Amino acid sequence: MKIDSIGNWRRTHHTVDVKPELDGQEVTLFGWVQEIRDLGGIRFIILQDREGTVQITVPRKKVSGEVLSKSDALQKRFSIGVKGTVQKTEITPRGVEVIPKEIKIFSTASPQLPMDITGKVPANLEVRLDARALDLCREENIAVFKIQHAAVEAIRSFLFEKGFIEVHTPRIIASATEGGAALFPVNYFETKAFLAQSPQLYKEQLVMSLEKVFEIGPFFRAEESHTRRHLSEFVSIDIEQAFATAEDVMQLLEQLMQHACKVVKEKCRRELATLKHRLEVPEVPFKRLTYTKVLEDLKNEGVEIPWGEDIPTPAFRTLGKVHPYFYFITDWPTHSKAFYIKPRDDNPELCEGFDLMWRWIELSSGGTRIASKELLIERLKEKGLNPESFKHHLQTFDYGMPPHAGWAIGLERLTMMLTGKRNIREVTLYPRDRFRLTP
RNA sequence: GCCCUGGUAGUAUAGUCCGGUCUAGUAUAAGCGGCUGUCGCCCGCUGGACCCGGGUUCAAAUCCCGGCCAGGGCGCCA
Repeated sequence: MKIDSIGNWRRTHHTVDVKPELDGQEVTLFGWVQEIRDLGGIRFIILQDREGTVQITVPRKKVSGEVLSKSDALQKRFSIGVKGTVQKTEITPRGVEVIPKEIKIFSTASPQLPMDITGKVPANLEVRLDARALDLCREENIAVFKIQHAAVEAIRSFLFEKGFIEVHTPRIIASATEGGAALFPVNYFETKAFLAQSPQLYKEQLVMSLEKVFEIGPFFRAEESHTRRHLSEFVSIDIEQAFATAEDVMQLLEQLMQHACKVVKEKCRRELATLKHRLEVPEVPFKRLTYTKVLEDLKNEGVEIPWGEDIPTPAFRTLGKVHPYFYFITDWPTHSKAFYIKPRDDNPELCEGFDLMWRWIELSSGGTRIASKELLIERLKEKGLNPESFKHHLQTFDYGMPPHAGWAIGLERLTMMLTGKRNIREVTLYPRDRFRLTP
């Protein structure tokens, strides 16, 4: 097979921009062969690019021998270029097709692909993830990641607008003593280091200089989790704000969620249609349920949980049926939250931490942080952690730590909500979990 | 880590309960041939599979045991 070079060809249009109004005009299209329907005297080639598809029609007797022999050689997933004339027609659903004058074949593909990319025979997630690069060529997956992109863009611009500065904190950290989630160890020259599980302590330190910061980046959790909402490597959207309380950042969060849903709904109509997903733009303010109220709601549903205990997953599923969209859970027992969450002044048994739930899934959690060094040391000890291990963090409290609050959103979980996907690995390009490290 | 369910051509499935015409069916994909308006094109032909190991039995895709892998659930998740 002779492989063509791109030469001086440059794309003039994406497939979706080939419209009946261009009738008679010459276009240069780049993309991949999605499907070929050969009727003998006429051949239809569906050309796909990231924006969609268009039909290339090859009438055997009306094209050059060169075009005919090129189109004879085509197979699914060949990367090609087509220079041709747009033809308005009533026969195709899109009302338009392209008659090729010249075809370039840039690369071939194996004839037997590991899965059906046209959607006639669906493949299992395992098969799809094993051939993820090919799986990602499917329109449905392109839609998922375009939606994620639109959401991230909306979130960034929203936070910029609100005066947040984008920062980048270390992924490689020295200490494994934060407690809670397990860390992945890495070799760091002659010593041992760990992959960061969160930017928490760094973003708190940054509020004493940059005041309002956010970070979007990957973090790592070495948990044994085997569920459809956990990953070993996930993307966190973190903010931290000086001179603010939990209520302030909850308001920011609910506005942000509303904004992101609105932008995705407007900008990604086609993608949502591809996914057959109806996205509702939520009203603000979101419901605010206290932990105690949640226990009451659960009791009404026949699920009894003693005050102070963690809420198990099946109870969250029940709760998600009672409150089927966004809601906050506030006023958690202090002992159930991280050491840096501020206990309430009027009742230290409760804290100013909150979770943002979507149905039964925790989308985000945050709270007012402790700004007093003494209290923080006390809370570390109560959690069974050694303040000595936190000395670098604790010393920053000697330099004027302001009152502050913040939260973190799991990007993949947000994407699940936006796309209607039920498994987090569907909305992750190359998921890493307890049992998968490749591709 | 625990529990449940499953593992059959490239892909998706039927068959497994109740062992025997299963020489393992179907769809789709692939290969070959035919077809000038397809859009899940159509028609004909061809090749292609019982996760691995052990056991029971005259006989195992089917029953039993072990392993590996997957899906779901639980737990873990500052």
